[in-house]
Amino acid sequence: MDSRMIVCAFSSYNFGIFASQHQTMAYPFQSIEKKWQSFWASNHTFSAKFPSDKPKYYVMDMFPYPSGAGLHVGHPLGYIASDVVARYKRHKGYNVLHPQGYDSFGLPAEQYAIQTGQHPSKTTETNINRYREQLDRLGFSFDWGREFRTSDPSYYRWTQWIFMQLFNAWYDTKIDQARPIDELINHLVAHGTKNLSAHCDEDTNSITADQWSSLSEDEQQAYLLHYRMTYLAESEVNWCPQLGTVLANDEVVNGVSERGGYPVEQKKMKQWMMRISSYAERLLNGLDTIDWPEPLKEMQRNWIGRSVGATVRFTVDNHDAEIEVFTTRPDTLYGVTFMTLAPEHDLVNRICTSNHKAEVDRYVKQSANRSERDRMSDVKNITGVFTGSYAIHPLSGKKVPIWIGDYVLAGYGTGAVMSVPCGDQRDFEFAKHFDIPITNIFEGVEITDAAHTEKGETRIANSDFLNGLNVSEATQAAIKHLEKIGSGTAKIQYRLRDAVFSRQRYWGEPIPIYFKNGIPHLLPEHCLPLALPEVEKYLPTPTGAPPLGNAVDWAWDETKEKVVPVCLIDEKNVFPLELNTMPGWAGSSWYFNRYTDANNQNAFADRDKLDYWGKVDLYVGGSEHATGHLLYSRFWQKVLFDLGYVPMDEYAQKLINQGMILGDSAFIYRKTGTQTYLSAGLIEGQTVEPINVDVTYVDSSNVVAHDRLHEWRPEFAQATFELQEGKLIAKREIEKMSKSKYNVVNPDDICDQYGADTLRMYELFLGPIEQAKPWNTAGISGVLGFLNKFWRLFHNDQQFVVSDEQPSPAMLKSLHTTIKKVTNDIEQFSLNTAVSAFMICVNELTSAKCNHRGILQPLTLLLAPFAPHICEELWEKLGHTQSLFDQPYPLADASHLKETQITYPISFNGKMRFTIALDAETSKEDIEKAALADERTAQYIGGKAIKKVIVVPKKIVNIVIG
RNA sequence: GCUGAAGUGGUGGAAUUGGUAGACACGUUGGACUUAAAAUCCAAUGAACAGUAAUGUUCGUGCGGGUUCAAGUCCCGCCUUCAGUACCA
Repeated sequence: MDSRMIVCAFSSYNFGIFASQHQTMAYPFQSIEKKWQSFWASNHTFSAKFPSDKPKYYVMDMFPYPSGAGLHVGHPLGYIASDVVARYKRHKGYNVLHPQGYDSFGLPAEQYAIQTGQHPSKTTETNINRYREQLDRLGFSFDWGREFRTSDPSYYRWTQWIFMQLFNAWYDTKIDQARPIDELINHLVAHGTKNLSAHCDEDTNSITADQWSSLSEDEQQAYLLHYRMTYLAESEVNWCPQLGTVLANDEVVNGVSERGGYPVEQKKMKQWMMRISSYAERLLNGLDTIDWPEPLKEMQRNWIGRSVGATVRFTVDNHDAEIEVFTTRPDTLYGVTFMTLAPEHDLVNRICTSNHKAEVDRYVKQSANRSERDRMSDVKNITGVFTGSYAIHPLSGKKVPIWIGDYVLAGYGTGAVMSVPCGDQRDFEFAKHFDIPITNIFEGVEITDAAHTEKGETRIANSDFLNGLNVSEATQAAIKHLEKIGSGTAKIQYRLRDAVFSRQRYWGEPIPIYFKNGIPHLLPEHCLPLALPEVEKYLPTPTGAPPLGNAVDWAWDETKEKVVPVCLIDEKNVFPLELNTMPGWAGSSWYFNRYTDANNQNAFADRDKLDYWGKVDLYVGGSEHATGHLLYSRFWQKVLFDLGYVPMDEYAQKLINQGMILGDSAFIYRKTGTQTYLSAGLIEGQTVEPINVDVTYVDSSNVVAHDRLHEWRPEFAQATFELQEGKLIAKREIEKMSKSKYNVVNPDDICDQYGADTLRMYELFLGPIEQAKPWNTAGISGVLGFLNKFWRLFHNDQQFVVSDEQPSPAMLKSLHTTIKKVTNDIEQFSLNTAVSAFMICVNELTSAKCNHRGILQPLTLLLAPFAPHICEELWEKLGHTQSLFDQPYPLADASHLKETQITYPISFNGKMRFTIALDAETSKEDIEKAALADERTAQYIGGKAIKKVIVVPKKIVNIVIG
């Protein structure tokens, strides 16, 4: 059979045959890429040096979680961008640290273990190997000598070590620093809590030095938990029954779990917590010192949620109780006509009167049963109930009723508000709904329909000593007065809550804690790592304990200092170990420090190396970590800084968020209940359901290779297709790239067909790095064409030929324009326009038939960060014996860029002015002369005198004629 | 609702930050080469109108105003899309 016929028959479908046709014409990227990848690997070309006299540059990617699905073309975008920068900085003479590792603890490996019984470490190992293969094909300049995995004991022993440092630290609010716990103990021994300025739990009792000394050892330890940076506390947590674990606030999205989308409920549990709230102010202020994207900073600011106001205490009439509230509007104190408590508030039971008890109980129960979701979707519905009790207004002494309403959140502020219906819309609606009186305290403002919430120039009325003051004056005056009479104080409130640190999971870092008499104790430091034990089953135990409860060997012998079987727990000096593990964000909260000294056995990193490498100069990763990893890691860094372990309290000077590369899903339509599939244009008037088709079976004009679909899914062999003009046309839709949508494009396939250099440049060429953009394989031919042209500049037929003649000024201009543009673009991370600049240059050189060494050699260097393989190959062919990776980058020579003459007249505005392009050094006389010399201009001026020459920035002049 | 980002050809996107709008690429059309296809090269390609033609004119950066010799870019008022957040007192 004639092979040509096969090509014709399948050419519109079969990309494989397309590809082989490309290859016959393309430069031999397959062999070149293999050659240089193994050259770089065996020469350790990219290992970062220490010590070094060179200036350092630290460029890092957010390390990947190695999932089972492998990489798709969307994943490497950020790595490509950072790799261009890393290689560029090497050419610029920097000692570059460009590491990579794996965030390898996580849920998917554990879920897989639950289903199959395979140990998560095995799954993880397989996935990592696959990731590494895929990454290696793209020619990254990673220093793999510094690779680590967060699930490796040699790494997580230091995660555990940091946990210990946090456990042994407290926050001194006077000097705004975390300090060793011993300092706190010394203070307690000497003075009790007197003059102690510490960030601690709200309900911590004050004690005297004598009281402290009289406490037992256990009681002292229990007391210290109120101060430690990581502490054990009974708290409301987001419990996800389906996942069988608690979730951090940022892991809950719209009331369901981020991973899996399962419902989340509130539950009280004893959990390890991180006292991140003590760093709220510093996390906020630190944002002003780092060059991160403004939207991301804004997200963190909102998440921290600083609000300035005051706490005010109201005594409850006829009860020995006080209600403390937080308000941002102390100026509206005289507008308070009722109080509202969250249904979960501690005082609810105590203060509700007997005749209201039944109603209150019912309401509290009803609110408790409503899920977060219901509450959110039901914002409009106003509900509440009166307690029967009254609070005494601290200024007016009047009695105001105390209500319960679920619009007040237990988790924010004090869980109670002073309600000012005239000044707050929710209070207003609540008051209207329940017919509670509304007092107007604003001068000349109408409040019949809505509360008056603007502050502006409003003056306060009806408010005793605040009358006539504006909002900010009244706020100051009110706080001053409250402080004088002891009923309140100025206060800054944050939305940021302490972070839950326990997970009821197997595949995470064990927490290095054992319990003696129910009191948590740290393992001795030299006993780390506390290795993850083997278990039979990865599910919780029958009694509901976390999976580590299944371990046979999971008890601590305090004297022998080692892990022993659980069955020995009743023996002397043997105690239970903590069963919870750390959350996913633990390992990633300090990893940037580890890269500086990844193989250190004796410390998490050597201080000299931390000092030398300093801050990450460029950190590239997705913005989805804004309120998770990127906040937690800043927090840990600040703690480590306070305790003197790291040299700076912000770890990344510049952050770039790369946008997602989206998939282009394809759908055909199945007639409901049949095996008949319709082309997208035929669905009118039919009952159909859209069916995803794997995009590898769809070509760029949306034609589906329906006769090959059965290769993908055997059931299509039985299907019938209704075609349009003989073709099955798919409907396209841009969505997130995902396995389940069958729109995944595998970088391996692209490397096979087009080569890694082409893939690298094409991903950058797609658009601005920060922007989300759809993948479209069709466009990639332009980049391959560019690299082929570039290759051909050096070749005559298959023969390598370059000329040593002097290049022409036009060629030099083309080269130096490109050098200038590309260098600028890299510095500004505008990598898509840099790629365009290369294309323009090569087009110009091609039409000029340029093969001069003086042009091509610097151009090869210039292109090397983008397309390293082809450039190394050409560099070698140019006669160099050294790799080009650390050759000095070419510099733009301005002398080649000079414009020598006025170019052309551009446009008339119709009457008196026209505009011409000119050079920076052109004089006014030159302009006049040029204007008159130009035929068209002279014709227009028609002998009239030039009245005025207006030189507007750089390039353009306006000439006014009279 | 609030906060943030963005709206430019058939498509992805450029535009030195107020100065020739649509670079570069895809796609499309035509041509060269070829028995043919692929590949490669060359040309055209925002819209409308006029002209055999070279060319010219008008309109064009979501909509409506404004500032300016000059606006995609700045100001005011809208509309739309995306993202984050949500009863935060």
